[in-house]
Amino acid sequence: MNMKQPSDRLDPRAKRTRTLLQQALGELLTERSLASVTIADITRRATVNRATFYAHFRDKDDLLEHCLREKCRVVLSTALPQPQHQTPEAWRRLIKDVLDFFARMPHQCPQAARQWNGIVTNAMREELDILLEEWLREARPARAARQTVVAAVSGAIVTTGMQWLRGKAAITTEEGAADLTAFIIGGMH
Amino acid sequence: MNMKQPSDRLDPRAKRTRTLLQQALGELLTERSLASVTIADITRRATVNRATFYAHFRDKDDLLEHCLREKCRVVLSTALPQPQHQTPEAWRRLIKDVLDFFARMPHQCPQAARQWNGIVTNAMREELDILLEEWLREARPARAARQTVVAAVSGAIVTTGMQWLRGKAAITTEEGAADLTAFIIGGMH
DNA sequence: GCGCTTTTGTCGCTTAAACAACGAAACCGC
DNA sequence: GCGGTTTCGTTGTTTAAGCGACAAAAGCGC
Repeated sequence: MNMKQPSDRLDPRAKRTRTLLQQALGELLTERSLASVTIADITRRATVNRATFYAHFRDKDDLLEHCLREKCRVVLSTALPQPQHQTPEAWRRLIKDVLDFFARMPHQCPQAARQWNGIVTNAMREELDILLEEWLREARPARAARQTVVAAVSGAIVTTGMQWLRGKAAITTEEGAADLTAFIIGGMH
Repeated sequence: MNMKQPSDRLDPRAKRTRTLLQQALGELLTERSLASVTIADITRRATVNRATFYAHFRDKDDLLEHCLREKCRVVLSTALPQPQHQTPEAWRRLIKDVLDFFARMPHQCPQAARQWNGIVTNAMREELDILLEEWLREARPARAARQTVVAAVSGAIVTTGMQWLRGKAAITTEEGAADLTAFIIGGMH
């Protein structure tokens, strides 16, 4: 656990090891439950020594969190390849991609446990916070006010998205994104 | 270049880098010619340091040879999962798989150069030699006589197979395998 | 030919990963 | 509860891979 610094400019070996471990956990979760997966299972699949695991992650949950946030980050950076102006269309696109991510999640992790939804939405919310904080910087220069908006928006999105996570959504992600975008921009008047 | 020993019981890191380098070259050969691929290209694709390359392979050709022989070994061990008795059917199966390998090769390496066919068939012939030497051990206890047979058979197979490598075969690999099996077992009477 | 660039091998030095071994915790059936 | 087994987390030592730098060779326009 050196926990050095930004995962950028990191020794290629270390980067590869982290990737291998994340991929291994991802694969295993498509096959069986998180609880039934041991550290040894993960390292075996990743062709990495078990001791090496602890040089990068505190425990299984730590790895899981990094896994999820990584996936979220990919989705978000795909939705908004570069920082851009906040048009309704940009919002809709962002939200749609997040909802789709939630909708796809159950297939990737069929054996998800009870706490699962909270873990996933939390990962997404934290990544959304980072993105929105950056995104709203010039639109809302005042930090205090911005933080409130950021929290409200990210909360609205992930909470809405949880319906698809649970598989209990009555509408399509397309429709959900449209509705939610309207709300975020116009409020509920 | 430690060139230690059997690629078995080798440090997992070393095994992984060798695999990565082989995969990288394999990928690159589907895209462009061998000559146009630099060591740096290979190591970049494999996420391995360039200096590390030389710890495992003498040069590009050395890596290529290992690549090909590895592929051949896989094919042969699939054709004959375990050492077994030499029935006509076993021969046919073995030959068929070798011919298919040659037939598939052009698609995997579209940019193959002139010397290419020789390199490929040679790799296959050397691996066939090893396999047959083992396979015929009890059938032909005399080493000198066995070596002649081994050389003749492996030569017959790869030379026949070269037709498919060149894409100039007039018959199917199925038919070729049947014909060649008959010849090897019965001679041309 | 002659510079200029790219690629090739090689060499110390540094560091991440492998490995074996260990005690402690957790998980069982009984 | 109590042995036996599995998994966890850590440690010290060894080794493969990263890195920068280097001279030599190869490729190439002129």
